[in-house]
Amino acid sequence: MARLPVYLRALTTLSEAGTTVCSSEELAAAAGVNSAKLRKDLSYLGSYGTRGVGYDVDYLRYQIAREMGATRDWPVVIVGIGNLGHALANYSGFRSRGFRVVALLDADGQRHGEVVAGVVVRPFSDLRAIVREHGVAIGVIATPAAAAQDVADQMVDAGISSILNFAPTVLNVGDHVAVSKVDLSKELQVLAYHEQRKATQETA
Amino acid sequence: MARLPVYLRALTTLSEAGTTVCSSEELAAAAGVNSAKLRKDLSYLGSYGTRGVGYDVDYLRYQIAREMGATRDWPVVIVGIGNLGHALANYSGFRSRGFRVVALLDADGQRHGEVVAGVVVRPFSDLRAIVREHGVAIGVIATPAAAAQDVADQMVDAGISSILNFAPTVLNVGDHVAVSKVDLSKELQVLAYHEQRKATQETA
DNA sequence: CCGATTTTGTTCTCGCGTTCACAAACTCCT
DNA sequence: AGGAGTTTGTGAACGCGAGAACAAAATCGG
Repeated sequence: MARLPVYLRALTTLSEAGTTVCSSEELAAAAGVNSAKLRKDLSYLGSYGTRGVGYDVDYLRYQIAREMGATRDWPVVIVGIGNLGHALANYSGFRSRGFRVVALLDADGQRHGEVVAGVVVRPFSDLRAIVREHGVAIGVIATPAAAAQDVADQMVDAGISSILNFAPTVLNVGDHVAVSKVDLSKELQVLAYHEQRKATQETA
Repeated sequence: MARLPVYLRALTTLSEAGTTVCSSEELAAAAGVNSAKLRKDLSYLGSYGTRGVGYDVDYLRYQIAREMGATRDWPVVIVGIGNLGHALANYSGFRSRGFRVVALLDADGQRHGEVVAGVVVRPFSDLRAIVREHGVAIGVIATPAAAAQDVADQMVDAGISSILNFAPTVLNVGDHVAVSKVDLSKELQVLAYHEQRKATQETA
């Protein structure tokens, strides 16, 4: 489920606040969802709660982390070291959640050798070797839209099976490859749309 | 609809490729959605297609842009000029889609005066004046999670009615404020979850 | 001018996810 | 020990969005 990371974060916050036990109601409020939905989601993982009491925060946290694969370390490759690639390489939220950036790749030869976030930028052609060496399963695309499809193809070819795409393009890949897309400007456009609707409704 | 930006992007691509007319089938393929869904979405805006022919690319593009408010200029404020804030301020996709970064704000006094993407970083306390001066309706939060709620409160107080939140926190705001959330590591975690499931299923 | 063909706009059905509501289970107090 | 009060886990109903299917409208060829 796509909500597990949210629950995990909420549990971490609660744990840091010193809470040892919480009800589905509390956790749901912290995660911003309905309590029934939360309970149903958790029941898919197993019965980790106690009726009349609630959930043990740390225990549940560990169970969710285990289910999500957050207990192990995921090597990640980032392709495209522009502004966004820089920010992603430096983003502390990756490391703290079990993701380790093992390589930064860029097609631009001028960037090669540059050190970003303690990792040296290497040629894109090194992809295959790096994937094999570190057993990389997850790739991040932070290139311009024009290059994204080619990068994706080569990632798949090199053995990567999950891609996080920041380029504003629809990627065509095989069914066995999972693609997740984040479009920074799309979100802003949706907000602008709502503002626009608000404005036109007021004048009507 | 949240898919309008995708359609708009696909139409722009088609237009740049010299296409003047396209069928719902083609456009749906370019946008990565079902053609029936596309037609239904477009019919909400009005009847801009011609049966037996298709859609006029530029005409439809203009209509969608107008509906979305992309024909006008949206002033935007970014709060939190860390790695992510830097990248967002420099992100060309904002400017090209009608968003203009009118101010960069940060609570850290050491950053004040620094120029990022041609805009000077100012104290967070300038928020209200800037919002009033430029008529800002949209704010972007790129601060650490701990500061996000406070920033959001002050944004709402200053008159901002749409917030794009990059901090990994659930924001509590009034109903009249639209909040959109982008969680960079959440997407990676979902991918890792799928990888994890794949791995555990293979061993079973 | 009329039928064949193409493609939109729309209706209908289906399936999934969300929410409600309640029984089972556990704790606490007397 | 037993009842009152909580809280989980889950069965059932509801609602919404997605996709299939079809009717309406426009073009094209004879």
